[in-house]
Amino acid sequence: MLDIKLIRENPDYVRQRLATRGAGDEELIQTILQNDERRRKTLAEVEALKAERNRVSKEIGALMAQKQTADAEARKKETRELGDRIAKLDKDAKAFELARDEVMLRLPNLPHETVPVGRSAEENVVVRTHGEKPEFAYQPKSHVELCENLKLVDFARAAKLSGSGFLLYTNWGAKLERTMIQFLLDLHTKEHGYTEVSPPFLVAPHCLEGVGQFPKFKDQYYGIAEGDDTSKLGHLYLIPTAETPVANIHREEILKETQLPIHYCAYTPCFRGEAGAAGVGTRGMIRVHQFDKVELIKIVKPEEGYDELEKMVANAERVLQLLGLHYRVVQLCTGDMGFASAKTYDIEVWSPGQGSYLEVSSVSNCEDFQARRMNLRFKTASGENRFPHVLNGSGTALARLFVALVETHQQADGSVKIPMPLRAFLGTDRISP
RNA sequence: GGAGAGAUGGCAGAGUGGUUUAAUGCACACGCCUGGAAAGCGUGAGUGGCUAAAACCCACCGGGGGUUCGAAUCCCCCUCUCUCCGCCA
Repeated sequence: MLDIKLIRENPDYVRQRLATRGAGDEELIQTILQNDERRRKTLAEVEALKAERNRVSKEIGALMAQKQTADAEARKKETRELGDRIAKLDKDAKAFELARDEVMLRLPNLPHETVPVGRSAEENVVVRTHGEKPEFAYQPKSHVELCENLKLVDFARAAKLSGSGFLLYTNWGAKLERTMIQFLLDLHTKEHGYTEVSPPFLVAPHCLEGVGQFPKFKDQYYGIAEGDDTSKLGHLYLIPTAETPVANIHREEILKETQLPIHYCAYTPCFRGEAGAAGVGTRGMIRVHQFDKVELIKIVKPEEGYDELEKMVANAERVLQLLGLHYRVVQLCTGDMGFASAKTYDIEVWSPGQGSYLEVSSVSNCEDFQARRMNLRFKTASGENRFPHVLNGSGTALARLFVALVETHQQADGSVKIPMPLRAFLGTDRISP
């Protein structure tokens, strides 16, 4: 959520920055300003009336105490309709506030100045690449073929269980998946200083609202009903990312400055409806309804937000470096960034089987956009309450990492060589047919 | 799922309709006292809004609604916590 004061005092600036996203949200500013103005006017009025009422009520109390009942009754009569006017104005003010906030919640974050302006992914900027595309003396196999040959994933039976877009890892595939989770958690906790947490996989809707997934993108997530009791639909949702529960851990708190920075790291499965996304490029493991991910979350002082962002990208890159994978880091342009983000880097790993790069990580600084929605603050040494920057980044998404791993390290004999850091965890240096 | 109890300021804990628009204690900050400290004494201190800032003022006693001139206090609904029972990994 943007700062209402910023919108109030500098609406043209906000319009301009929003326009760079190409979302067409600029007109909403007018609605916000209108309702905000009405609310403030009503509030001033009703507060004066309340002051009056408080004063008179106190007088009545004093009269009653002195047993001057007749006088008290007279004063009561006088003030009777004051309450009605207050009730009405209170209601109005609340309605204006609701109308204002409803629109506020649908406004995306303002892009940071350093973000290139552009309309779509085509205008993203490659910041750096690491390593070279691996070369093969033969046509490299796709992960689907490799997984089937090596019996790492049973696509057909997964569909039998849950429909398309789900995975059944088997034998070495299951072990490899588990191994990578542990490798990632160990890396980020032992070497990068993150604190491991394991959150619920179901969350209340206010958590989705807190990070900006609600209300605008409500149709993309799985809501849960208990048994056949559909009346409880909407009380809990399957998390689309660990960001949802973990970023909300300290919602509605006022942290001590000394508690910052907070660095969390969590493994969770992620559940995504991906409505309308089915069809293109969906074969295999690249776009699925459930995948594993290790997520990084930071809560930091605003002045440290962008340093922390760069560090977080480096932490995610380290994963791919250790696994011997070729990748590039892309800075998203204004038009391609997520709703809550002010600045985002994607990390894309090379997939020899697809002949293209796959997004395995997205690292964003959401500045205070989410903190406002969550009412998450910290108290400075001078006693001031401020909103911290909240960052999130994948460290990394697993299904696609799995794809890149088996495709990159496939051998001519059909086996897959296991990168060094995983061998001790997995207990083998090679998976063979 | 059933029965009961509860939710008050950082913590503890008073407060069942009006000088309580939150006592008191602990912890906290500052000052006095002291050679220094402890104790003692005094002052202050929560969150949001309003304001250029402040004062004043308004709101906030789990959340929402109601009764009343006036609600932490009475009534209704909801959420959460605790205890016991049932079921259960």
